Amino acid sequence: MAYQRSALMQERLAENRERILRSARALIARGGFREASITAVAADAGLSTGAIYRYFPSKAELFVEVLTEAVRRECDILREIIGRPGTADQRLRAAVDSFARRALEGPYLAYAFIAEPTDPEVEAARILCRQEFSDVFKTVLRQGISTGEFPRQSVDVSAACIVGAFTEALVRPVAPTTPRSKDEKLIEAIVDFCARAVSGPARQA
Amino acid sequence: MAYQRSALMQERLAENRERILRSARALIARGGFREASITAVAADAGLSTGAIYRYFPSKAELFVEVLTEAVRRECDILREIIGRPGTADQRLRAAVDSFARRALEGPYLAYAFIAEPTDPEVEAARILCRQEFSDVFKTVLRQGISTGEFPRQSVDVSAACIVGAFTEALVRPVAPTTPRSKDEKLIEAIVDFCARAVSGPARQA
Amino acid sequence: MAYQRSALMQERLAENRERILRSARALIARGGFREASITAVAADAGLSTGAIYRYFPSKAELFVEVLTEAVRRECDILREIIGRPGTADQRLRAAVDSFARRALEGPYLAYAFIAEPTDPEVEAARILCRQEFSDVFKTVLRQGISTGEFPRQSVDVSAACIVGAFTEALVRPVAPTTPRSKDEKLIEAIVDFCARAVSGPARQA
Amino acid sequence: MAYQRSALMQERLAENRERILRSARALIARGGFREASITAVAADAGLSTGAIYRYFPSKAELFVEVLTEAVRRECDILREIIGRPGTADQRLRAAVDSFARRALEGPYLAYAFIAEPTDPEVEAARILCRQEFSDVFKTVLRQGISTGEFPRQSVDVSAACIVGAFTEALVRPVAPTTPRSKDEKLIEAIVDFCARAVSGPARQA
DNA sequence: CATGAATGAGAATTCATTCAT
DNA sequence: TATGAATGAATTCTCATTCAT
Repeated sequence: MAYQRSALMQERLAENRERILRSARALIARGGFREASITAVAADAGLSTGAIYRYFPSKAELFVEVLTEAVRRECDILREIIGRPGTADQRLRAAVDSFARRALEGPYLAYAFIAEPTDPEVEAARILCRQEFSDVFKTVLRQGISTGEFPRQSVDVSAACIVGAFTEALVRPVAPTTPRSKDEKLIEAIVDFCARAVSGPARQA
Repeated sequence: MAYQRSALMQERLAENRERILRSARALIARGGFREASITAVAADAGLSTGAIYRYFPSKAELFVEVLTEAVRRECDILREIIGRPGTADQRLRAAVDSFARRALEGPYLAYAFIAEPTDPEVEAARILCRQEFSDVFKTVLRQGISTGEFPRQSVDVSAACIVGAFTEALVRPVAPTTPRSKDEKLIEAIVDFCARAVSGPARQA
Repeated sequence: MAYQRSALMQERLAENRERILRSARALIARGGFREASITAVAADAGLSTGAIYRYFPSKAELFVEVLTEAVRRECDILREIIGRPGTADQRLRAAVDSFARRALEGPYLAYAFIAEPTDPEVEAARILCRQEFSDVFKTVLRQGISTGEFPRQSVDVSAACIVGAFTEALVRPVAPTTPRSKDEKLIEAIVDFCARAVSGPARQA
Repeated sequence: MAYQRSALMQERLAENRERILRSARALIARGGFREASITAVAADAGLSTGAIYRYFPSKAELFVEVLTEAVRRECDILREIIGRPGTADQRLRAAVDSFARRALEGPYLAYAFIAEPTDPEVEAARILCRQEFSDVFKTVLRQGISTGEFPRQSVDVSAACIVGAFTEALVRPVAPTTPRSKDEKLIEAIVDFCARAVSGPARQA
């Protein structure tokens, strides 16, 4: 019986933890880190502020987890796409397309990605996240270069540029009123940009 | 004598104003908008907090000026470069090169560009700044496309991607410890990336 | 047990709220709105400044409540007195007497009534309070006039004058050192003044 | 020549002093003591803030002078009226009428009279001013009582009540939109109120 | 003498975090 | 374990007063 209670409890705890993360994510998405006060997160999650501190040692660590979790999911998907068969170009396009598509549906993962956090600790995490993103693209870039499909280039820089390019392109111009029909054009344009950027002719000598 | 006093005073005032702007810029650069409290700016500028309000009506307006001033300077230079003779590719490369070079010297214009301000008023200004940057690149893109030098592409998206690409590439990996020698390679890689992105082959049908 | 805790807590909360109101009232009474800073109110109530904001959304709203609560109490009593049987003159006298008596015991309700608040929001509330006071007296004035007990007169003006007359008479001369024995004479004089003012002979033609 | 300069100077000084007082009075009248900051007074007077302190040792003393000067003028007029020949009733009526009329034209002397100053020093002066007003009315009251025209009453209290009555009646209901035509009725009602109050039948035994 | 830039104490308000219940 | 009231440091902004020019 003690076991049963423990099991139920553990489930509840996990549930609460998940709810807090979801609420934090939603609030950050809606209004940036600025709107995601502990009070707001607690209210949204249906818990007390004190309870938050039972699951997370500080606001900063909560936000770090929100960020890393979101990025981990994203990167898992991207890695899977990049691991498929096909040319490097095809796979890069598919990855950018997939990311852009999801970003447009919940446009603010990208936002949380760009938004400056209030806390240096979170800021550090954000940089790591961007690097993780970068790494995913580096993989396919290296493959493309080694097969001769892509010209020689700095994979570090190209990967960073790809991440920057599509976050920039996605976050700002996508006003809430942008009609759905234009999304396809936008995605296509971003995908093309990135594809050209890595597979275009090498530098003219 | 009254004239001299007035002249000296005016100089002092202009100097103070400039010092405040410089301090704000430096603090924003170092630690984002978060670190640039009025108290910190005042201390850094060697003035009292009250003095700040003699020069700027509010914190928000100070930051807006920091932002717009920095961007105006940058855009002026870029516009000049893009107005020079030469192929669109040459001019785009020159522009990106010039921006990247200055960004590496005072690496944090780009940061202020990315950092999320605490204040919606400043946020609005930042978006306008990004658009102004975008607009500069749109000009050369349109020219390149109309002469057939660049393939057909969405100038809006390409311009946004270019801005995103080099801010991303510049801001993060450039740790303070990065050796100077690597800078040239970095700049070259970014320039190449952007050049390929706009002049690479059109989408394969 | 949860119930008990909740009940105790609720009691505490109500107690704190009351303490804040009491402190604000006392400070306003002693030194006007000027002395009633949030810091002072908090200190007097034995709470932190932040705690005040858990009970009242702003300084203005706290002061508005102080004012309206005090006036409501006063008006309730006055209305009750005016609703009793008797001549209009008797009831007016009783009302003025009752108000004056309480004002002398806690002499500063009247003061809060005169003091100019720093905040337009509070100022608005004060005007409403004065009107509510006025309205109470208008009732008995109208009754007296309709029964022929009082001469024809502007009830609006007479009511305002009554309020002004006794606040003025009460607030100022009542230095903290005024001996108790003189209070009775003072009250009687004020009551007489007001009674004569409304029931004296009509204007001589 | 030194004399001439000195004379011119002295004139200028007196002129400036007067201008400062006028500006302060106007600002207090318009928006209460709250709006009458030193900066505002200086701007309105066409002088620097520093200059204010050459004429008045502090904001408080400036305001005290504004108050006492205004009250002195008013009291001079009232005393003149009360010194005229006629019954006490006639002279009291004339005095109240005269004051009310001027108050309605520049409605805010009365306001400055009620408004709570930010400064205890000014507050003290205001109390004295009210007493001076009171004293004027006491004169005529004593005369009326000694001739048997007015019933026995506390002249202290009656005088205070008169001052309170008409300031209250004048300040508040006089919204800026009140039509001029109603002013006559208002003045008449106030005059009647005060006249009845002092000349009505003595307390019923 | 006049100027007005500078000061700096103090005001209201916010919010992450703690801790008694 | 959960609650949410309380804390208190930090932030932006104001304004009477001073003093170098």
